[in-house]
Amino acid sequence: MKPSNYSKIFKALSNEQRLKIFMVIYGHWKKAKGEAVIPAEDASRCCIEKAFTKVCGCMQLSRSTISHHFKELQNAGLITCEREGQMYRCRINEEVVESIKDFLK
Amino acid sequence: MKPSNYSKIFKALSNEQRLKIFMVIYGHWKKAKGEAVIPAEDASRCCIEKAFTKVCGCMQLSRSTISHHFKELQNAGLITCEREGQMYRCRINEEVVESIKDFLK
DNA sequence: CAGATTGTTCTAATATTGTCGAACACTAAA
DNA sequence: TTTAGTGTTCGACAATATTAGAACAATCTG
Repeated sequence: MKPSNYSKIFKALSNEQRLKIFMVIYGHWKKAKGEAVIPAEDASRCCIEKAFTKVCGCMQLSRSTISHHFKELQNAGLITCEREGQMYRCRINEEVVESIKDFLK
Repeated sequence: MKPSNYSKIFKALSNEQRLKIFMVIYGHWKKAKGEAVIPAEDASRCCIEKAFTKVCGCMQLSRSTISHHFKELQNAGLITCEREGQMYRCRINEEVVESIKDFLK
């Protein structure tokens, strides 16, 4: 991965609030992956409800701000979100996560 | 390591120019470490000349800007620099590098 | 359908960042 | 001691980022 791509990812994670949001999603994803009965390669399908007020209820940020941060995480390719009824579902982009792990290797 | 510390590190690496500078230093450090005859625990002493015009000569940035970026990298704890005659020497902070590698583990 | 929930988009205010040039300080060398 | 080379600091400015509120759209529930 090129430096410019890494700086884009790091920029998304450089804001403390946004990093917290990402870690919440990542935590759910990792947990779901660990519990998954489905084959490993399908684990990337594991997802969580976006549900701002639940996922990020502890953060003192307005809905519009949280929405903005979600979008930034998507733009950086860290997560993808899709509408599902009243909620959204977020998935971790496993490829990007692997890239982060490879940084400095 | 706390999220706030990670966001601080990522902020330092979120600028493409700064990331390039860091990677130059990191590249030298890794190479020097690989070649080191000294015990592994002393490898962190490996360092390179700061010498902006040499290390970062390819970057179209003013000296003051590069100086600023070096300081940001230091503030984030990624590197340390000490004066040595006319030059400065930079060292990679191995502990922080390990923290980065541990991120998402 | 009406109201409540949830997320988006737009706008605007404020804060932070990236960059340069000029003036400065230190060191090495002539 | 003068001069050249290197890095720092300061002031300024433009560009970005962070955040909130208001208006809106979609969806669920009674």
